[in-house]
Amino acid sequence: MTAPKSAAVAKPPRGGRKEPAAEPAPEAGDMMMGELAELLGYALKRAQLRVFEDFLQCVAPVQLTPAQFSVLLLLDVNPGRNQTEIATTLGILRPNFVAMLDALESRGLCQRTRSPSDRRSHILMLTDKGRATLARAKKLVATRHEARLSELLGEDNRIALLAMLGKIAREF
Amino acid sequence: MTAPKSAAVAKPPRGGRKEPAAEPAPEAGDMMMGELAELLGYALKRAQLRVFEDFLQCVAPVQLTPAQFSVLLLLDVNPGRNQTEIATTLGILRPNFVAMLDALESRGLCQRTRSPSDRRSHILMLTDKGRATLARAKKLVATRHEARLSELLGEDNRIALLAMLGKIAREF
DNA sequence: GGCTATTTGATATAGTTCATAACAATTATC
DNA sequence: GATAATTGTTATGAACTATATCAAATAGCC
Repeated sequence: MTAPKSAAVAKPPRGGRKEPAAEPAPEAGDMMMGELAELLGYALKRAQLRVFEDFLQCVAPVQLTPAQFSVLLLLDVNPGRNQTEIATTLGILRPNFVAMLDALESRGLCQRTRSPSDRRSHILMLTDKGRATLARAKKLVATRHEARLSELLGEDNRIALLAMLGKIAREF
Repeated sequence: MTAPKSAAVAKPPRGGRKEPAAEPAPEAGDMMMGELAELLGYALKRAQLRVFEDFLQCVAPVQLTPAQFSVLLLLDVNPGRNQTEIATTLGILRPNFVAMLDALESRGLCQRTRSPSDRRSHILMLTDKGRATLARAKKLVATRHEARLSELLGEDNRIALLAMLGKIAREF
């Protein structure tokens, strides 16, 4: 009931380099995890942190965070939306979305335009540079990040995992 | 204490009822999610946030955060460990673990004792109150939280999900 | 033994994320 | 036309995360 497999500690076979990265447990090899191993929330958080960490590393050449990437993705498929719509769709509060957009716009990746029909709101659009950056980021994510996840889990399992996570987020 | 007559402070719900809860997308019902629906990291984060939110609510009677609950769980199964061991096992940095322990200890849930063999380190143990609180929390988590998760996904799927998340955290 | 290096808990501090209140400009509603 | 609501924005605070540093204690080395 405890650990079905006592897999050895995954040791990165890098030679000669010290890793300052956040290791879960560099020592304490014989620590009992107890019911922590059954806690879905704990497993979710740990997996999410690891996936984000890897995402950041894979997409480093284009300097995009997961949140920024999600904004570009959404702007690409939903041109002409305003800040409130994009932000709330991503679960970002409007005040916090302002600085995010400032960063993207100052890098020339997207663009705010006053709506002629409602001059309060800003129409959001990707620039050409934004589309190019997104395309490059997409390729990095697909080939370096998601591909390795699919390899680790198996493609069928990756799809099943995606479905379950979506169900939790939507229906729980 | 000037009372500006600016509206939008506390208005009586006139007409319809708005939900101030953190809804992903209260409006924008026809938003295209694009490849966001395929991003495992995005699904992970959304699911994790939802699960933690529910955890907090379910375990509210004992006033424990997910992080605090994980500490108590670990202390219960690993009595006599020091702060560094517990913290690093949970992925918590030692400096940040100090305040966490302060909070738990000030509530009488756990206890620091100077180790006789190594007087630098603090031996950590649950108090009787800590064990009682943990037992109550466990019951709340099992019956209110995990049970509903199992019901939503199906028990077999919940186990499979747990396994995949663990694999990601350990091997990815 | 004595000197240096390391470890442990702790403090200070800064960065990041997340959340709420409030405001000016604009639009909607009655 | 007066009042209410919305949009983007600023300010601000809480919570979480990360790094440097410190005193006390221990380990390691000669």
